[in-house]
Amino acid sequence: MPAPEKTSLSKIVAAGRELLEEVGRQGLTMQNVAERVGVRAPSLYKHVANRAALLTAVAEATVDDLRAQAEATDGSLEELMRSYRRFAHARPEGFRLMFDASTEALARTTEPVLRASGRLAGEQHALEAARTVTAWATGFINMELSGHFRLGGDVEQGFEYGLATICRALGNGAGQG
Amino acid sequence: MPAPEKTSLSKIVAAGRELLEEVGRQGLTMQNVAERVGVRAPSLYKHVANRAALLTAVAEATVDDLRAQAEATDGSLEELMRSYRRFAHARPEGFRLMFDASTEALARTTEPVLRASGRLAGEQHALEAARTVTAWATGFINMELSGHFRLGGDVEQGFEYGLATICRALGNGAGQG
DNA sequence: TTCAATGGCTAATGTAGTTAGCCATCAAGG
DNA sequence: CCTTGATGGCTAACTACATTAGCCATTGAA
Repeated sequence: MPAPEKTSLSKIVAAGRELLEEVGRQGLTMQNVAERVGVRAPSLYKHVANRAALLTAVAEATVDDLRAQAEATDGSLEELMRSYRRFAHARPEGFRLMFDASTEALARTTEPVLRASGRLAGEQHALEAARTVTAWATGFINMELSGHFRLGGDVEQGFEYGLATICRALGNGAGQG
Repeated sequence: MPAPEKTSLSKIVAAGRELLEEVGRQGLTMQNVAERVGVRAPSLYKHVANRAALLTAVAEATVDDLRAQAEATDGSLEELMRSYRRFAHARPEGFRLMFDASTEALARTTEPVLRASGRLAGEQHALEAARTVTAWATGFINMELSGHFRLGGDVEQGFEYGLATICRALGNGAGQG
């Protein structure tokens, strides 16, 4: 390495993640990232192809965290979904970004859910069951984060209601009955 | 009216909606809209406060369409959700925009769902039930549109599986087991 | 026929992303 | 110890966009 680096890809991604939560996706500019890592904006391009690639890298790092957090649960569908929601509350902007900017990476998160779904709904329905809960939880959290849910009611309770409803239904040989 | 208008708010919004679907949200620039309505970009500001306001107007127009389409169904939860999905497939970009750029307006769409949910789950659970199906459908459609669901499986069938599962569960005095 | 509001236009500004091209640094080899 | 080549930083410049300032033609109404 010819000259000592003032920054690095991992520092850039870390700065991007911080900025994302602090000032939102549109505030995650190359200039802001550069300033945070102590470099001028054009220098970032020595480490990252462009802003889209940086967003993708941020999304992937976020997915990896999600995956790690999922693996720290007891593996039940309920706990996986609660963990998912906790994660989203801790990093709302990162959570949203995962769905736009990643795609491949998100697949890494599905395994624990697939396993839990198979256990609950039977292996032959594992995929459909996993999609059902995941879709519900993702939709619920997105609506929650976006400030829909303004008709009152207890959101915590709404989450538990939906979770119990769906898990119970999936455990009953759902879909046909 | 002093001079004949070359364009109007409604034409601008209509152009915005077309562009949104043709070239995506980031392609919906003031320049592109202006060109489509036969005017220069700065002239748009005589009709619309700024780009954000235009996006909001586009989102609201989309919500109104959604509402109209919902009212053309038989009012059952199943048909409402299928209609929702059909709508999203016809205008994927508009569908996504509704959740970011509108918020107030989206509330207008909830009424038919609330009614159907109350019928199915009982009035005291109408709100929670409505949130559960809506969250599921919204999450499902978003995942579908974003190209997740790459683990194979029939997506149509996945939708019907989830829909049947959830509606059945909601009809069984769900949530408590 | 005048006139004031309206809605268009050009020109200009500020911000971002991105590219071009230059230069200092330092590890490794002579 | 000196040279050298790759690396990574920098400044300057370009582009695309949103937005503002300020000008001008049109025209319904007085």
